[in-house]
Amino acid sequence: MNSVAEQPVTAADKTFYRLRDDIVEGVIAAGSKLSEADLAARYQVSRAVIREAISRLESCYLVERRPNVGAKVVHLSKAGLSQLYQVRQALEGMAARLAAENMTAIEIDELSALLSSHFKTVKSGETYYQEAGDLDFHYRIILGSKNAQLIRLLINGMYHLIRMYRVQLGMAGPRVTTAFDEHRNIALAIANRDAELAEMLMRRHIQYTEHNLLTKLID
Amino acid sequence: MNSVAEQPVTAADKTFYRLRDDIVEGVIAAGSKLSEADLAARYQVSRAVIREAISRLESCYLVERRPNVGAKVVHLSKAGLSQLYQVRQALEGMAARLAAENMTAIEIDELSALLSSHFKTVKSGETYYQEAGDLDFHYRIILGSKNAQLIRLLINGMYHLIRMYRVQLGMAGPRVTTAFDEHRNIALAIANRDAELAEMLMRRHIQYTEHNLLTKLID
DNA sequence: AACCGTTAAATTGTCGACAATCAAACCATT
DNA sequence: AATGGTTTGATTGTCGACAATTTAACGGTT
Repeated sequence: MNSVAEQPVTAADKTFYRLRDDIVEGVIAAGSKLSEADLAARYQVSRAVIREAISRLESCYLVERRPNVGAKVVHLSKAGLSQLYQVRQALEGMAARLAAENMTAIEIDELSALLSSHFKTVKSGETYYQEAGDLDFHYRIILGSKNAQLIRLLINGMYHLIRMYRVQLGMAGPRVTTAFDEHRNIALAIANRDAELAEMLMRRHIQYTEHNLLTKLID
Repeated sequence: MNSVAEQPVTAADKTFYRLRDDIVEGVIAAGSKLSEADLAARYQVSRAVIREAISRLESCYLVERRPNVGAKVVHLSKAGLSQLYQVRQALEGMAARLAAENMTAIEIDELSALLSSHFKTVKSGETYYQEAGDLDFHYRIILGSKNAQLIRLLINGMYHLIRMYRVQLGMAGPRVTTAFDEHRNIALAIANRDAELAEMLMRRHIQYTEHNLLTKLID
């Protein structure tokens, strides 16, 4: 069902995914140190695969590493969130514009079908599917841009950190239903091949999300 | 002299830098396979540090890796260049805008001083310093944006691939002197704190560069 | 008591060997 | 001759041990 099915093949893969999820969901606290020995014991693998996993976590900005010292989970801050979302706004705005130009008619149909199915879950109030649904929506537009560089930057690079902020700061309140309307309008602009409007709406949508999250950060 | 002095501390660092330069400069051909055993022999280090280096090359998009198969140097193509420059235009355009807003007066002075020193070398016709100088100019503006996320994305992430295209396709001809004028106008806009103009000029500057490079790719 | 050099413990970096996996060569069958 | 399965060689993945480095504790000096 998910747009980006990633299937682990090697032990380092599996460990990377598990570690990543644990960091995103706060099982491993933000800012905490990652001891290679501890992790090797906890995940029942050798230090070599832990090192490989950490290396990949670093390349998606979830941990920071210093030579001969070790790796730390990133620290969540207001400044970090602002800068992250500033870049996200530019990149996903561009993705929406390109999606309006490059998505196939079939992909556009599937996008609106996705929104219809979301509409039901929104009314029923299932927060879990809301989270996953929002992700799926954004992923499809990013993939619809057909720009491999952009896709990698966002999906392999920035999105896990974005998710980390969202999951750990929570994303509830009246925001949810209004976000759904914003999604619908973006999808409509794409269906009309209105690239300029799609970009503008996407940028605003992300800006709203940012403001919503900023209120929950003291720092 | 260079804005981004990176000093290798560990053996994996050194190997990473050497490998990276060899790939960017075409000593290791684009599209060729990277054998861990061969590289370990050539650079006189163990396979572990080669693996670490390759892992880091992957995160700056210079090599592509497939589990249980191995790593290949990226293939240079017209489509790849277009997509890369499409993203570059958006990100560096944003960097120029933010630089106009956030650079200190001192940094702006240093930027124009840099241009003056470039002016001499341009007249003397030293191509090597032109290359390095262009890099330095762009780096200062990126750093001037003061957005850590943006800086990492560009300098640690995309710029080595950008350099690879430029170095391997060559960047000579009448382009050089006109590029200098474009740099000067961008610096002027920043000095005037004209963010909108700075972004626009930077985007155009990059677009010109792209067109210049595209003519040299058959693919 | 504060400061500085030394030492010791813990952590990361590096290595060589072994296990698992893949790609190509090979052979048999149709 | 083309196809499919098997085997073999080579390459990558994983492991545990050792070396190098950092950090913290310790002791001596001012």
